[in-house]
Amino acid sequence: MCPGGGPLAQKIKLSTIAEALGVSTATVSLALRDSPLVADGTRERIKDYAREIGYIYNRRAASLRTSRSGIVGVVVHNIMNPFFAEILGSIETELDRSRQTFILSNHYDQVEKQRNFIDTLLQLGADGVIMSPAIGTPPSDIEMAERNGLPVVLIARNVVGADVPVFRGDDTFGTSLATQHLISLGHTRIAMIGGTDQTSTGRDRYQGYLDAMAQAGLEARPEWRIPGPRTKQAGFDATQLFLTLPVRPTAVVCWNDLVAIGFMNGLSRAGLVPGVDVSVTGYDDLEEAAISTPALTTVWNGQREVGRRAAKTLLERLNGHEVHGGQELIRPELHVRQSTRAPKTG
Amino acid sequence: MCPGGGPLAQKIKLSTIAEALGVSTATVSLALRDSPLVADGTRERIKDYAREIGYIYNRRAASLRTSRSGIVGVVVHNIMNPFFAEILGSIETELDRSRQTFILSNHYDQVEKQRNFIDTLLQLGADGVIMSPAIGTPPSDIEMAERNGLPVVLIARNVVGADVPVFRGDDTFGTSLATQHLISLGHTRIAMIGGTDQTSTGRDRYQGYLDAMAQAGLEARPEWRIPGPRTKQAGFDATQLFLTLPVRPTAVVCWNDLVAIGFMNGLSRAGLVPGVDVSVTGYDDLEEAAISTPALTTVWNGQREVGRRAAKTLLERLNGHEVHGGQELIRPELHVRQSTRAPKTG
DNA sequence: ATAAGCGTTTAAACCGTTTAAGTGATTGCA
DNA sequence: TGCAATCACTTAAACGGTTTAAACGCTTAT
Repeated sequence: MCPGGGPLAQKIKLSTIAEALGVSTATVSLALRDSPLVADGTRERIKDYAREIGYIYNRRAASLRTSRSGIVGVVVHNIMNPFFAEILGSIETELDRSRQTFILSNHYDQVEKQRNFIDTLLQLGADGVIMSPAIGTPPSDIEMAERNGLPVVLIARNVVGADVPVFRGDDTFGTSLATQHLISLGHTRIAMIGGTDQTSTGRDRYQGYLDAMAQAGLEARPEWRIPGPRTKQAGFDATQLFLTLPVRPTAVVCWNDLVAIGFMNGLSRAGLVPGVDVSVTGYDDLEEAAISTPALTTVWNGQREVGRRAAKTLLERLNGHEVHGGQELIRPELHVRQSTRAPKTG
Repeated sequence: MCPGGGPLAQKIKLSTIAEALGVSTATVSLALRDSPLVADGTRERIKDYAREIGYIYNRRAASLRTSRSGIVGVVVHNIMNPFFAEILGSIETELDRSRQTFILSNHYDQVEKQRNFIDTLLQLGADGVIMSPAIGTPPSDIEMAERNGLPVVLIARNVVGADVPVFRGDDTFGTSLATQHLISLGHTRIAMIGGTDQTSTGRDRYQGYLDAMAQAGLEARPEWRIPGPRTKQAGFDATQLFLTLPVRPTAVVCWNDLVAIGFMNGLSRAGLVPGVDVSVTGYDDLEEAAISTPALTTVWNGQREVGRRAAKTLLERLNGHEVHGGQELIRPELHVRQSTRAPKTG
């Protein structure tokens, strides 16, 4: 095998075509981009020949002059999280439509890694970035990107003090929906599992739970709040702590579907029947929620909508449209399934 | 808010630094890259000043000259599949180490979409591509990339006739391991669920199952092969068909962990107990396998190893090393958990 | 006869970096 | 002293496109 992609006989460029056809490179450049400045016959001739010899457009060279690279960066906490995977799917669809390529990176909630990625984007001359900011992102990081000509749109989390568009679900409302649902079934002792108070999302979701409890005149004991990562493993692990609570809740509001599914697995492992012995709600309504056992009652978070809107807004900015900063909240909906029932009497 | 990233006062480039410090751009360029050709004092002065005014290296301009873009493409079937997500994780780690950025794309098994992506990579002057080829990829697509100076390394699937390195698990061996395990527990009626015969992986996994059955002198009835997509939903759906089989198998070899988990959910929904009424094996050993209920017996596929080796090999090619084509098989291992037991007697 | 207009094409500047070749000045060595 | 070697830097030509003012050949209006 040849090493490092041994190049072909001769790199084909605009001048290759120009010389072969006896025109200037300017004409070829204009023709390939369908400029009305070149005659129809000439354009045809040029395009046909370019296709025939397999000409490949060199975007680096072009972007050096035009300062539009056709690249958009996307940074999220972790793509392995299906929540982000679904957002990514809709971002991809939207960007494809405008022939933008996207570069992906995980920051694993490390501000430093996120900073490196933004730096890479600046070096590559990316046209913009969609990011779910890492915990602790200072507004200055975002201002720095903007100041260097890299428009930013945030998803999922807000950064206080950064004047850019933000798209996220209405988390407070969402968890209050789930909590109210459990209360209406007759539960009075309700726990909240997973998540942290270090993000706006974390605080908002906890607040929604507290609001609903308070509104119903129920006590929300501090020990019923079991914080933790947002993974199946974490939900699974939380079962241990949950089962040792002195006054055991009959229902649990989980941070997201992953935690909920992990937690239900943990309950099963301990010999309890999720949905019967303990009611459980999730958050996000991943595809998986509908086929878990029992099928998970959860809050639909509009993640595809978040991705779509974020991408659309970024594209508008790229096309020079004025866009206003500030949060846009997507209204969540409760999807009731089998994991929530009235508490066992006695 | 300002539109499309209104640029700052004046773009900072090498010449900005050069003029301010009274040296040539060449000196600045060399100094920033730690060339021994510039005096220590000068280098310090240049680097300090560059940092001070916030100079951003323009990779497009540099790569135009050097024809190394620092970009590597990665195409997979679908990143939402945790199997690929894990491979991606290890690829990311390896590429980061060499300061390469990667661009990601899903091809959803559409050859056309894959072709578009390769075209984009060529236009961007990517240094190479790691791909899990879409079903039906002709070898000419890969040759075309190579001919245009884009080295290719394949993962997960082979393309017959393409002389490039391939890293994948030994699928035939892997499914035969799972099947033999079930046989050794005493099962004689064993089904295989999920996957298709249109990929090399599909044929290999089925073959491993057939081999093990034949070797044990057991019959593998055609109706015990239930092909389908490789998702939880598909595994869940397959339960229907499985339960209507005239002679019902007591054990099932599933295409992958997702199918297995979906299938187990389907069994539970039908009132059967997975691992007791029907033994189930998965494939891939995703993180999730260990915490599912029951914990899933599965075949570890070395996906992190596949990603690591593929990235390493590509990097070697980029550094001009000769690399030989052909498949490299990672040897799978059986991880026995609770989803497999001896068949119920009677 | 001159000017203006029109559709098409082109020469040349430009984008920001890298690098081969070149320039003085200093030092080393016989 | 002469010659080469070394040092520290500069010059200028790439790299492969895009852009814009100018040129071109021709028709039509004044």
